[in-house]
Amino acid sequence: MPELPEVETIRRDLQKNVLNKAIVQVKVRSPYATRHDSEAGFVQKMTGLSVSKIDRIGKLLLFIMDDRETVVLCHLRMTGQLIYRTKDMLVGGGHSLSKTKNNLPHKHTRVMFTFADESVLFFNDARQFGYFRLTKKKDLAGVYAQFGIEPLQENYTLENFAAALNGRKISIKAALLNQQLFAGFGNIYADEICFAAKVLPMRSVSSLTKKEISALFEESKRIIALAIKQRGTTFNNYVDGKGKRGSFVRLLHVYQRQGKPCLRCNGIIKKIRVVQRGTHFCSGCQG
DNA sequence: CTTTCTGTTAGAAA
DNA sequence: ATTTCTAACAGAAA
Repeated sequence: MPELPEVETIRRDLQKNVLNKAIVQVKVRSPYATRHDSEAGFVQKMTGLSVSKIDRIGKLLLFIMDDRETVVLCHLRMTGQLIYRTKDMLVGGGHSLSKTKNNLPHKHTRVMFTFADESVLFFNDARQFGYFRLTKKKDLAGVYAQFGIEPLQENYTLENFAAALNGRKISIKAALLNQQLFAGFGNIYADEICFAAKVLPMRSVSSLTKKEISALFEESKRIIALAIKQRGTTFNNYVDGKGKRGSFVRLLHVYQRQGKPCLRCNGIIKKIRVVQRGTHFCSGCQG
């Protein structure tokens, strides 16, 4: 579900709310959520610490803890959510909304972190692909090294963008989705970037002209920045750190618009399968 | 009812 | 070495 703009929105929300608050209780309701570590080890390590900083690379969140060594990685995969609730927003907290369907925890709440002020960070995940994983500060360089360049960082230049594509025999869609080449694009933004750049997603990267590569680079920056401004795209599941939906869905041009008229040329948006993923495009104005 | 689809990606297979 | 396919899971849609 969440791609770079959604994960970045969550990061900013949480960074405003959870920093420097001692974790007084950790509840792992679905041990699969911490599958890389033992449940007891995870709970023991986290209890008593607080978050000093929240970082992000691609779609991966990194919670830098206030001790000498601990970092907690969190990947939301398809349906993961991180929602922060202050005490007064919790059931029984007396808040007027506490009886709505937004009540937490619920069936899909996998992990809960309770802070000293009785606020709680909930990790919800229907499909359970997402996870928390303990790692160490000294291993962070290795974590970052697994990811390619990403928009909004200073090394995201046309030169580096072109270099990442150079010599590959894959489609531009496959390249955009490859996190080792580019960090943070997922299925929605890959399709939207190709549309904006007027490039068909199934085109081999070796066939792209310099002009097309430049357009893909520029549109990727523009769209990711705009999507962050809109606080992400919500189709089904995604919500920000406060449980609110993102509004970029209103600005989508191709994703999930199959059968509808193209907003640029009035052709019909098509949907096919490219690298095993549903892929949307307009054959009228994408070449 | 069954089948297919879904915003991800690690790891196996080719 | 690279690229493609499958599996992990749950629920909504067809």
